[in-house]
Amino acid sequence: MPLRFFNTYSRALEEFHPLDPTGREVKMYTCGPTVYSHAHIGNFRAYLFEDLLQRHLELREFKVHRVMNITDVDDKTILGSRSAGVPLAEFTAPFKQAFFEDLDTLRIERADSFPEATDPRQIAAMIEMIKTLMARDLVYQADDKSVYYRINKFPEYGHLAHFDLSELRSTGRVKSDEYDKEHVGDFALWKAWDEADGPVKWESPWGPGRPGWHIECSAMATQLLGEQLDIHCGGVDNIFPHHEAEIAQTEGCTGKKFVRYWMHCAHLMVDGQKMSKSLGNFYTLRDVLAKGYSGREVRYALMRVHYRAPLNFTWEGMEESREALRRIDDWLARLRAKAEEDNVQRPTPKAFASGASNIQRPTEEGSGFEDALDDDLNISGALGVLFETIRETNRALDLGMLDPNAASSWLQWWQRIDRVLAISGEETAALSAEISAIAEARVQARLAKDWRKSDELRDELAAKGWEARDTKDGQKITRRDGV
RNA sequence: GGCGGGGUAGCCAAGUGGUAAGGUCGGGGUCUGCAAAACCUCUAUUCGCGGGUUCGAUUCCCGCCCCCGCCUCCA
Repeated sequence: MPLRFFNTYSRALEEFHPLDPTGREVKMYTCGPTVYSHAHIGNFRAYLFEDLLQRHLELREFKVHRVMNITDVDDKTILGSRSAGVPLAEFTAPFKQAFFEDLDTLRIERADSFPEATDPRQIAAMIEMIKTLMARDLVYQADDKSVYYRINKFPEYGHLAHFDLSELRSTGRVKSDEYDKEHVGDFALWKAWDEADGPVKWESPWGPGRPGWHIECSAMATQLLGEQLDIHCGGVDNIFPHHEAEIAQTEGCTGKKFVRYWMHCAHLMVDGQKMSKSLGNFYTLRDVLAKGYSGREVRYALMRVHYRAPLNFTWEGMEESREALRRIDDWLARLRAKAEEDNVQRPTPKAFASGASNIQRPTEEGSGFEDALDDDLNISGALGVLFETIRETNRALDLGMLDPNAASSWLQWWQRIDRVLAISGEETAALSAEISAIAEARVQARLAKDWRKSDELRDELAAKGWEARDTKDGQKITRRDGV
């Protein structure tokens, strides 16, 4: 099955083939966070979509080179550092650190590099690009000393968003600097220093100032990945103007097609509205963890809906995710137990009904999961395959028709698909002395058929986050919730 | 107004021109001291609404309604 993705540029599903002649190297750029506060889970939905994309490409044996930028200078970081009365770098440092911690919590693979906007090398690269664009008359310095892109000189501008420039309206959301610009749509590449910037400034051929947001990504992407990218991702709100501006800047410099596949994910919603800092309707990852949920539970909850569909965040959805993971955990525990049994060949108790033999080994089901992801990352379809597999193998286990070798095969299948999902729980949670003691006491109570005491101890374990189950092989103790 | 995304069971959500995956919740059952887990079973004659094409449409075409986003801070 061919790998195909929905390209925002063409608004169509396209087969994916990287530019690399060997067809294996993939250059991927993903817009990262602005570190003026903690990222919220809406931001992480985008990063999780990108993680799913990277992991699936890797499962399909592509070598992914990925860059994610860190925006550590802009209006909000400057404002924050001034309010806090500390230098800019000191203000942003803890948010950078928190961002990486959150990535780990969510099991998001690290990009190859996370360039920072204030890195002198990156600033130099941005200035070089602006100089090139200036020489080509694509940008100009306005009366306010800032440098703007002359969008009328770049006919492609607006193609990604399918916007007609003459239709652009000013929404009044940002400081109006229209008097300085030739066209209301012209965007800043270099922002001239002003009082509000305090000590934050860099020297440039156009005077002191700081880079605009868009030029950051153009410079970093070309610096670290080259002039042409295979994939560029972000949230749909980045399509215009950010990615449009990146195209204008980069192609204005190189004259080459900048990005071959544009991929954008839909928003995370809260109460039917986009989750955003400005609306105040957001949760940080830390907020959700504080409610007792684990990183993998959040990961699952944010990843289980197709990336191009809006996803409404609810606590009910978190509970559904927790239960779904519990089902997976219990299934894996059963498979592991079966796989550890001795591998002596036993006579099959009764013949499987016709067609049931294919449950003995992962075959069609195995490819079904990956085929679904090949189809524009159809995660719901892939999870459907997983849960059908779980039901069928559980049934076979119930009937005593899954031997240890088959259980091992299914565990191997799981390990492969979990390279993409990354939602495995702890294989064995260590039992504390306290829990072991209660569990042992319960075993004794059961031997004495003291059901009342047995039930009390079960409740006690539950209160401490452990579940006791009585199986034909004896009592099983399992860690529950937030693992 | 322009450009997009979405409307499928209580909730979440796949999907196909031939009659609706999966998860979760709830009901019934097997098992169990009781539970839990697992399995079986029930829960959309129906896929926003109205037309059209077709032997047949949720799936294609036309029109309409509703929700959300972007239109220069935004993942």
